[in-house]
Amino acid sequence: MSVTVKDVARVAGVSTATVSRALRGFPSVDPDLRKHVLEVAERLEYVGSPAAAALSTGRAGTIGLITPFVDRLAFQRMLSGIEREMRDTRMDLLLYCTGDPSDPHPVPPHKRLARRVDGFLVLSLSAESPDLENILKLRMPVTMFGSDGPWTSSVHIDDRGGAATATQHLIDTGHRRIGLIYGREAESDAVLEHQRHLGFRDAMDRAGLPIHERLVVPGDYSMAGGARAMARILDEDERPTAVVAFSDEMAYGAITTMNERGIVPGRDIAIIGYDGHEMSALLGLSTISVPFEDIGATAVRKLLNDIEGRTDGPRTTVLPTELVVRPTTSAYTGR
Amino acid sequence: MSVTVKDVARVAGVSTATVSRALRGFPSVDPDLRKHVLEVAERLEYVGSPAAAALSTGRAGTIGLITPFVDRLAFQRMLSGIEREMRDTRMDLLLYCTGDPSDPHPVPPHKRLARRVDGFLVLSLSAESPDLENILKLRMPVTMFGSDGPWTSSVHIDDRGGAATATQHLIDTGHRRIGLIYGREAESDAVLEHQRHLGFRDAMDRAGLPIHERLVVPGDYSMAGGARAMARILDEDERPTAVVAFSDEMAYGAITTMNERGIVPGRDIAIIGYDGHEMSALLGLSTISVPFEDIGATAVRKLLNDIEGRTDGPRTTVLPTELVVRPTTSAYTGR
DNA sequence: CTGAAAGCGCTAACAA
DNA sequence: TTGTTAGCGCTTTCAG
Repeated sequence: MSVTVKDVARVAGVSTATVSRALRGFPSVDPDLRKHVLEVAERLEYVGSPAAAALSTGRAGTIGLITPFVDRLAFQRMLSGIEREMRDTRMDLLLYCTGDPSDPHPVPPHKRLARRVDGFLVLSLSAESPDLENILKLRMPVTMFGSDGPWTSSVHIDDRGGAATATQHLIDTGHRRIGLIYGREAESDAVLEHQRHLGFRDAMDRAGLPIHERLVVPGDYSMAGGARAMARILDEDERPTAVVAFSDEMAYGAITTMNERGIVPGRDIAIIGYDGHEMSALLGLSTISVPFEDIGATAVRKLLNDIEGRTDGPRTTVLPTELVVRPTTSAYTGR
Repeated sequence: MSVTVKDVARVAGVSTATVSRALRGFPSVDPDLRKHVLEVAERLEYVGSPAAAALSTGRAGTIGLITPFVDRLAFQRMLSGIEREMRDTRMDLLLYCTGDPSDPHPVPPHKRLARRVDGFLVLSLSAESPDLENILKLRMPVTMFGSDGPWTSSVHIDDRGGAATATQHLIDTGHRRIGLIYGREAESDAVLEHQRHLGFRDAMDRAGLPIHERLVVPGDYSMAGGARAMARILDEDERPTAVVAFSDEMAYGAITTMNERGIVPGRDIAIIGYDGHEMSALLGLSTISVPFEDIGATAVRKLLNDIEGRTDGPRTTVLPTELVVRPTTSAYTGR
């Protein structure tokens, strides 16, 4: 069927071993011979079989990206960074979406990808997801974001600090009755959700402010969820004067609801998001900016290091977040 | 090192052939034996090697997704549909981003993925990208969106019609001086960009309206580009009363600029986008909604059919777009 | 219904 | 520096 090393070897008048070496640029090949082999390969339109190479070397030449969601801006941005970082690599990216914990994939990731990749990039997988556990059992290189493992490397942001900063900012602006739109119920301390809750609490406690349970509602990390959450908050007898949302997307939804009800964000009720997506600038949404692109790129670098057996650099990197103040939390300057 | 079919065979007391057959659920295996083999495999935590299977069968069990960009909402939505559709499949998804034509990948997709995948999903690749040509040369199953090949299957939308509808809508609303924010210079007729241009022209011509070249500016398909484009348009002596943007993202940017300059979208200048992203509802942006999720899902189905050699269904599917009217193109109902 | 054996295409010792 | 040879782990005829 297709052209193999054998064909190239035959035509070039050398052994398959030499072809293999020449193609991979081994220094131990005579430059002229190498050039010749390359030419023949080119002329024959030879394309190597990664499967055969993988079988032979035991290395797949692929890394597996595992994440529960694919339809969120944060993912998109991380993917962007991952992609950019992998460009100059010979590695390919295999995408595996676990989906909602409640609606798991028919074939779990460790079964699917174990022998197919050289390492895993695990994004935002809940700490007690059985998938995570199974992946760790594989004892392959793993780099995580949003969770941690006993021997894996990981990328983090200071989620607790970020949430505290956001909340503190509202407090500094004079707000005392502050609502919260979080994502989902956190199942464990390790999860980012929980850290943000702690941060919120940190700031509120520090200021001696009470947390009104009825003003703390889930928004499912989606725009639609955020819209619903804000609706619930606005239906309360005593509305908050400010709201923290644990993601920009939920804040967008919340703003929709506010718009619909004629409530002006920043003037009537302040709102701050979390993530720092590009879109937030357009909406004038204050937010905690998170360097997702860097997170992706950093994670790839770490994973590649681990795969190559290099152990330079720390196992854990914490990337900074930044408070970005925009009209939704500053005096309304409307026209 | 790891557990192989041999180990399973030995422990189960059968041949490797039987293990292989049992594991893949061949009907020609005694049910009891099969169960036994499965148990042993489970107990040994056996995980097959896709590389070996691929080498042996000649099928990679993977499809390659090729696209020039990864950081656009349209991609995200298509990926979402692709992901969903692949869930119940035994296929894995390999992501390959070609990047900007001007900044191509060091190793072109056909070299990288050729033998690694069973087929290609090609999204929005420019029709005369050399990559496209090279992929076609591979003579593997290919499904495309946004371009077409002599023997590939493809998914389309009526881009020309959509652009015409958008423009016509503005005309119907009484606008006569209409600006345009397009993406980039189109290099060929096949490309979507060109089709949208044609649609715009169709509607303008039909209405006997002139196209003012100075009001036709590129926005690079990005929010930032859209913002710049709108700035250029607003700097013209004679401003348009309405603007068509060839993507929602560019429209978002345009709206930012309008906001900054105190121009109210829909009241002072009408604007309509193209793509129908979720966010547009929030901004009240009129748009031509494009079913990107369906496009992704449909493309996967077609590709899988082609790979399996099934040839049911048409080679080409055209998915519908829909005009969605929102405040940015209707009388301003401000509060 | 099950087993034996021959590869799939490539790489990696080991020799030369 | 180059060639020979023996696999990598699985599937798949072909016998039995």
